[in-house]
Amino acid sequence: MTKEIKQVPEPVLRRLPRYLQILHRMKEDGIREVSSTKIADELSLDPTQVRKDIEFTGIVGRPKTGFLIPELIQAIESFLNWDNINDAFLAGAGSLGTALMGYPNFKSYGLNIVAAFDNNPGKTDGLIRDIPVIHIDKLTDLAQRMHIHIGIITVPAPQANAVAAMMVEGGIKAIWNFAPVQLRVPEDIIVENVLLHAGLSVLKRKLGQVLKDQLQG
Amino acid sequence: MTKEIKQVPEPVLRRLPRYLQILHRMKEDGIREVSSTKIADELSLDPTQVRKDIEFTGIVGRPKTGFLIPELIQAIESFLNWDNINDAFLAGAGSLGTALMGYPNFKSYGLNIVAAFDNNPGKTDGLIRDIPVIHIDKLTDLAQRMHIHIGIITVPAPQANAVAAMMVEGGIKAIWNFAPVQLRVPEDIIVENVLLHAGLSVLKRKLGQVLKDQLQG
DNA sequence: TAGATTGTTAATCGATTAACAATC
DNA sequence: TAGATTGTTAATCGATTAACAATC
Repeated sequence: MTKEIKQVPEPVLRRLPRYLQILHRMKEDGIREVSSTKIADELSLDPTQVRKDIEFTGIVGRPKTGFLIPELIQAIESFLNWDNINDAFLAGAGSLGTALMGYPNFKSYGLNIVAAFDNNPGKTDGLIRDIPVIHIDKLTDLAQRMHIHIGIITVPAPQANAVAAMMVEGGIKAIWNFAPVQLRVPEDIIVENVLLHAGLSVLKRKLGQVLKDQLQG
Repeated sequence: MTKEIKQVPEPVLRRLPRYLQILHRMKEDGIREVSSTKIADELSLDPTQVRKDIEFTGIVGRPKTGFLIPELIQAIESFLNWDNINDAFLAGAGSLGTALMGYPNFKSYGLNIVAAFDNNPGKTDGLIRDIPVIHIDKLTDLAQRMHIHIGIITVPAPQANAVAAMMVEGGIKAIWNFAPVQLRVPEDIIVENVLLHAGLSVLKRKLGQVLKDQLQG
């Protein structure tokens, strides 16, 4: 059993990319240094929280001045493993899959979609956004031979688990799942779910409350 | 200042749709009753947590048997405001916007995209997925006149804040933001961010750890 | 009845926020 | 130096988990 020295809380991992977003903008504006106070202001967060998050990356700042922006960007991107490019397979060349294939920023996040898979013969053996689309039956074999570690699932919900099983059999270690389904995979497989309906629920519930309050004055 | 009787924690709002997912499947399978233990098992959650979450919806179960599935579904959907359909505007008729316009499930979540907006004249004045695409300049005026409350932002990051401003001016109260940008909007506007790079960061970081551990044995 | 489950209160856990000495 | 910020420890807050009487 591998003992993690210091588990990084997920909220930290989710905030760090937001820091990067504004750090890159500042860098483009020619700013050289930034304090955690400034970052916190921009994102409406607590300065102590920002400092603690940054601490996880191992970088040290300087009292009074703060952090050198290029150094900080480098530290966060390395910590998030963005400077290490991973090849990925995408299953489900529908409209969402196509949108992801065309998303230009993934490259800078270290994600490289090398092939897409679909069960529709009308789609396979062509290119979408310069990425080859292959029949889903070949996913497992190709994943094994190409040593792919990341799988992206954008198939309809009923097929998601079957696709996940193919990915696992092909040696894929981490699945980015866009289907609104609980995937049943071995414990050691990393699953990151994009639950659009969860976010929408939060939004609709809050909106419903606000509109109700307005009616009541 | 409106005092909320009982603020619902966001984690609760994010778990409830997952319950719905398996409840619908069970209902289709002809199952009539379910216990919180069963739901917890299916989703690898704590039974007490499930019971507490369900309690928020106001429904009462019966000892030994649990909850009647149709009643439970109804209670959760009503609590999440899904049975109340909201019209929405979508800004940015690119590939992601197109994917969302074609997403069939939104209707059952109570979201109805009535129009899309874009600044590309080649896209406007046509239909995408049966939804009219209109020039972005008309968004504010139309939102006002149609009393739209929800805006969906799928434009590129640099334009997101300008679009958000138009939406707010048009009276939109809640924004579902897919652009990786911190929106600057008035405090009373509800913003729900879909941060794809955050999820990807968690995935890549965990994968990096696992692969490193493997090398070290 | 016996037994599983609910509803609810108490204990635990972890993340956020506050406080403050050290530092450039 | 004076003052803002870092790094870090302590206090708070809220969510998760445990415990258990009530109930069908």
